[in-house]
Amino acid sequence: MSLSLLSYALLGLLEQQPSSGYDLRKIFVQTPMWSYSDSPGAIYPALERLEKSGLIRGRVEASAGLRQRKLFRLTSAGTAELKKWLRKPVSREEVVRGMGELMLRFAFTERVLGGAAAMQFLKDLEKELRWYVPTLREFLDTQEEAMTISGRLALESGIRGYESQLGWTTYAIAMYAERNKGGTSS
Amino acid sequence: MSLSLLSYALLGLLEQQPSSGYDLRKIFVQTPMWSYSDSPGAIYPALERLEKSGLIRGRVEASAGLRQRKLFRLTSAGTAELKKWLRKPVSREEVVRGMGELMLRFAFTERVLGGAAAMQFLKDLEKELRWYVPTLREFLDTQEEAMTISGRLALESGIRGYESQLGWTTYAIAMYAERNKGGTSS
DNA sequence: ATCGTCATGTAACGTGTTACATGATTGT
DNA sequence: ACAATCATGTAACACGTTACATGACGAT
Repeated sequence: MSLSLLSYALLGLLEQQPSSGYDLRKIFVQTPMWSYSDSPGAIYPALERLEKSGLIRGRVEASAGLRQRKLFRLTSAGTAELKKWLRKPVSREEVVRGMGELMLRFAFTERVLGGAAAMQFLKDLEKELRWYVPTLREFLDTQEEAMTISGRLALESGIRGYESQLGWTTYAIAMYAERNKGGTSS
Repeated sequence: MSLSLLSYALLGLLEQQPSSGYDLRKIFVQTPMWSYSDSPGAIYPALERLEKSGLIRGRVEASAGLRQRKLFRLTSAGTAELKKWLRKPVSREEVVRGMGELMLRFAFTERVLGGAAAMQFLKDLEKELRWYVPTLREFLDTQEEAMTISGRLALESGIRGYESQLGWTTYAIAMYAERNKGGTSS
């Protein structure tokens, strides 16, 4: 049972609170950088598929004079599928492919799997980035002469992106560590 | 005539040198972060489409005992289409959507449109990033309390990515400025 | 003789994009 | 009465993914 990124995003959001297709669309429109399409042509069919697979269930709820909204919530199978996805180990290949899916997973991890899992995620990610960034630098150094200035610069831009991710990872680890030390609350 | 990103990537690469589908695939496999799929099922049909649109022309060339390779090169219509794409102004919306297409365009700009165009591109990009980064920071500040820790951190990661891009942009501008001052060569 | 790599394709499939359609509700 | 927004869909289409297929060439 392999789902698209959009489907996982929907599962994660529905885990946070039952929502209608319209609600979910608004989230995608309003939230910067979670740039999934806000088009109904993507979201409604995706919800339909998830319902057919038994991962979510929708029911029409006309709350307080508003027009009918179909609220979706996760089934137990849906929660299980979401957890399975979130528990996937942070792999080298995934890091190479890009940060998109990894950051989406991180955004849901703490809520669904707890703080310890989120911390583990960050540590695994940090490890992989500490391997990948030098790998990229090395590639740039050895290939430098075969590239145009623009090519070099474009690659440099990508490497800096990963370096920035690495910086963020250590920052995030510190944030988590501090929060777990200081207050046990919430 | 709107093409997919992959198609533009192929046009840009073919402008640099005539290549076979296999050559192009190798580039995607070997180059980190230009992560377009290396699958023949994407590249060969894309080349076919480009040929049907008259943007490239392929001819079989059996060079020196090797087995037959179909080498593609740009037609004048292809060059025109590539230039049209590269000349698109750097727009706010494009920056919000992500850096992917912009960096691909930058990688080809100098070669096809010349150094001045590349410099202009960078300056436009810098301007948009100087607008967008504070916008994102503001969003984070105002929404902070409504978000989970993971949500905040995920957003922070994205913002840092854009900040890193901004840093790179100024760096790249400096590189270009220096090169155009120092040596006129190549 | 056989295996790996070079090289080009094809066919089924899923899914996102774009654009259109519909009707209810709220505000003026 | 009318427009704007809420809310859900649908249909055509393009494109990439996955997996399979084919055959030539070079090496052992």
